[in-house]
Amino acid sequence: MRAGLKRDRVRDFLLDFIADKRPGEAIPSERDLCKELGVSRPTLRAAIDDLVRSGLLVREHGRGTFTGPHRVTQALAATAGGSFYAPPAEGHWLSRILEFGLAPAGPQLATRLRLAPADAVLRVVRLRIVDDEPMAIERIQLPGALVEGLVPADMESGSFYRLLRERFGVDVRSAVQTIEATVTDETEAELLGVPQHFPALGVERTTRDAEGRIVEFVRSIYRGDRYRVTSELHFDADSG
Amino acid sequence: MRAGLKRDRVRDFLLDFIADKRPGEAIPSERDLCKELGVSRPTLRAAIDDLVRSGLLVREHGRGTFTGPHRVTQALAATAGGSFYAPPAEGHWLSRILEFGLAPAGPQLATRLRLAPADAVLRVVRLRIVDDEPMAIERIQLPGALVEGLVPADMESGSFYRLLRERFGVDVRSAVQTIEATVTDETEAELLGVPQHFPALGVERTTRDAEGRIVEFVRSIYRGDRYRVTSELHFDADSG
DNA sequence: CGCGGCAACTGGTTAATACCACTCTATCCA
DNA sequence: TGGATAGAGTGGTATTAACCAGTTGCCGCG
Repeated sequence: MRAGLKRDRVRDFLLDFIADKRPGEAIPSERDLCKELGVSRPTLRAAIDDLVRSGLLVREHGRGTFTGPHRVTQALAATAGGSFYAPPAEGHWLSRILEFGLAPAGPQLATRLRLAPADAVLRVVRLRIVDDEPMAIERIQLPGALVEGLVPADMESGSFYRLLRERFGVDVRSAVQTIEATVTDETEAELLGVPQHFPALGVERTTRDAEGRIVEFVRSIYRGDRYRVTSELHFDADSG
Repeated sequence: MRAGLKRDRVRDFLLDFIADKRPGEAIPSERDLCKELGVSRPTLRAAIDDLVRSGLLVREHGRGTFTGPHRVTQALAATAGGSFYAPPAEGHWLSRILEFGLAPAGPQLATRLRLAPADAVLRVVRLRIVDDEPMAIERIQLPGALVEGLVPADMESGSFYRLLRERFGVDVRSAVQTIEATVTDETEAELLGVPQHFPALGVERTTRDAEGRIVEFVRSIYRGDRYRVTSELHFDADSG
């Protein structure tokens, strides 16, 4: 059965609506949208709240709701090896595929990916290598239906997101990423070529496409001595 | 004056409530809390939603709502002009000032802060404490001219940025932040109450005001078991 | 002609209520 | 004794209905 949540239906409608607009344009008033979409205002507002939280819309009390400032490209970049800025999964990285296979999602992963527990999930584990030195272990899990025909060699070089876009028509749009400190366990240490209990960054990322569908769930571990994350933060200008 | 929003009142109540709990403990059911606090369920749920988004609570359909894994998650807004997510536990942080004093910048720091080497720099080292447990060591360095009259007590609680804005007219606007994996040294371990060589996050931040002047340079170390960073990334909607 | 104030918008908050979906448990029947 | 089942409890979604609080612009009065 389709999820069929009204909130999602409304959010999708708004996403389409926004797509045609330039930054700063107004969307119809909440009450008008309610009538047009046949939903209640709380429901509509819940949908708008989501888009406001992700920065696609901006509310202004007493004036209206507007499409957000032009989206930030690459709001977060990582420095590899210490000196240069590169998007995490772009450029001259190489990968050694350690695991590649389909399996049922199971209850936990099904929840994360918003799938049914029986749906197929592609699980890829790869060792990411820069300048002949292992840098990270990446465990990717994504809906099997999304990438039918994907083979291991596809994931050995190049940008995975570009591949998703150009070959599978998946429009990667946003991600929520969590970074934490950890240390390597025995297996990880061996693969990364560092001592056991070596400092490392654990990164979890959930990625969504333009329709809000979850595209991938990734859990990675990066060598602490060769990877760091730089982000640029912007604060609101409100009067406070 | 207090905002007086019921939602905020409820959120504060829940924060206090959570403070006493160990990770994974259940909170009363939504319906019970409604009765106890005298608010409607939508209002209560709005408050809980906030805490769930910040990771302090976890909902489980059909079972209940539980305190999250015991960690403080700081969400970073990655959208320009978008909403700024304050650290969730804002009001509950305390600080023990370890060092507080003016000194000439010196050559290196002068470069970082864009000052002359002879200019005064205020250096503050503080131990940040959440729920009576040490969480981080923060070494703040900022131009002395910016905060004349600042005393140690000012930095023991509350939001430093709000203080900068309201008392010193400094309009904090953007920051560049770098996160890396590290481990505690002897001193840090003792202050944080963890073993030596314990996993930790090293964070460096350079903060600017609306005019682009550098407001502060901060180097912090956070306990890896109690802190993580969440950011929301947005990619361009452009075709191509 | 200029200015003040009153509508008529806008989003912001809260309420009361209904029903759905999931989890657990206690009970009942085979 | 064991497994199926019904019920009670939980969070999840959606509705209707008010009222509050900023913003804007029109219109009438000075």
